[in-house]
Amino acid sequence: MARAALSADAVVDVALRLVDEEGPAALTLAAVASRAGVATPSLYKHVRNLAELRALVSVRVMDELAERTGRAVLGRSADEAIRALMLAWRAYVVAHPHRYSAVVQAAEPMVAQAGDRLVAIVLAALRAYGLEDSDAIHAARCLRAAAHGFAVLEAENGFQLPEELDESYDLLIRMVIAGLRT
Amino acid sequence: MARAALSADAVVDVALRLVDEEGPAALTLAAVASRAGVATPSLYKHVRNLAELRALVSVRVMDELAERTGRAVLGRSADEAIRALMLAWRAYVVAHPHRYSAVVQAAEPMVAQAGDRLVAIVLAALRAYGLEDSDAIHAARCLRAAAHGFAVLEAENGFQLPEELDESYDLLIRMVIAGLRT
DNA sequence: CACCTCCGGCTAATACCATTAGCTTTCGGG
DNA sequence: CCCGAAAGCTAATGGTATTAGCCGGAGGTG
Repeated sequence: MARAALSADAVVDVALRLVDEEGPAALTLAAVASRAGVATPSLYKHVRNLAELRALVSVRVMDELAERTGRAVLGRSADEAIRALMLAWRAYVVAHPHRYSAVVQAAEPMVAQAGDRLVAIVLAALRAYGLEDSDAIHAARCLRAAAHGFAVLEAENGFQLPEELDESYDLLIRMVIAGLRT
Repeated sequence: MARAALSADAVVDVALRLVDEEGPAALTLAAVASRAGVATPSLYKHVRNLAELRALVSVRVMDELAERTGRAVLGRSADEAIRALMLAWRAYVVAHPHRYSAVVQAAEPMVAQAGDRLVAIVLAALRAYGLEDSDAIHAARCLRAAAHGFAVLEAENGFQLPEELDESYDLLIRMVIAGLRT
């Protein structure tokens, strides 16, 4: 091998820093190459094209999110686990709003698989409720939809009114928990 | 006035048809101009730039959604109103998935105002629960987050497993309603 | 030690897109 | 009948992704 300076992972690292600092719209091959100290076409040695880079970034973000929410659930069960999972979810979004906005639900199988890993965490957190197969999946979808919807709206400044977002999210958590007792 | 062939509204019409047929990524000034039978720079006589066109499209979509959900709520109250609102929300998304994906939560004030109009519908649907000012806003945010999160995931094929989405959404509705009794 | 291969960088070229400047046409009102 | 403004046009600029093809060095092989 020659000059192992860059790699697909390293390119994604650069892309993530770029997104964090300048927003998802700034994610361009030219900008990434510039930051990596390399000419634009060189990136094609590590990444198929811009669409794939976006997908790789999305996978990285979803895996980070899965890792944190998974860690938050450890050692807790039922309501406490759900609350911890949702709090960890939002904490990640608040810490990296641009990163979260950069996620694209592409048709790429790699992104779908990352989504599955995230759903697996949610399903694990729901285990204590003793839901049957299909019911567990429906519940996991609802939890994901609630957390994701709030996250998207907060990350993109969709909430206008000045009321405390912490309180709104606390209500959402209580709503989800109440709904799970059905 | 001369040659009133095109107008900002007409441009948005063309853009919406384009998005419906080819997806949000195809929304480009060149493509819109081509469909409108006009040269690309001519669009600037009706729209400030691509960002504004995206914002105008978003406003149109959010207003359509507000109109339909608002109509669904008419004559119903409490749980029935909530259920009707959420069903209308998803019905719109299923009917026009690309359109929904094209919505951008931009910083533009016009988009924020359209969001406010949508929130107003939600607040009206919640009136029967007799929530006090701030509580109503928190509840409206949660309902919006739940409906929007599910909509985004469904519109962008975020749900992989084969379970019936209708059932999942029905559970989400029941969760929201159960949560509102708190 | 010399050689050969392959990998990861490069430059050049192409095509598409947004945007601006400035010209032309066409209508509608005085 | 004329004139001004609105709405179209062409031309030009700059940024972007992407492809093709060249080049040099690192590492293994004789």
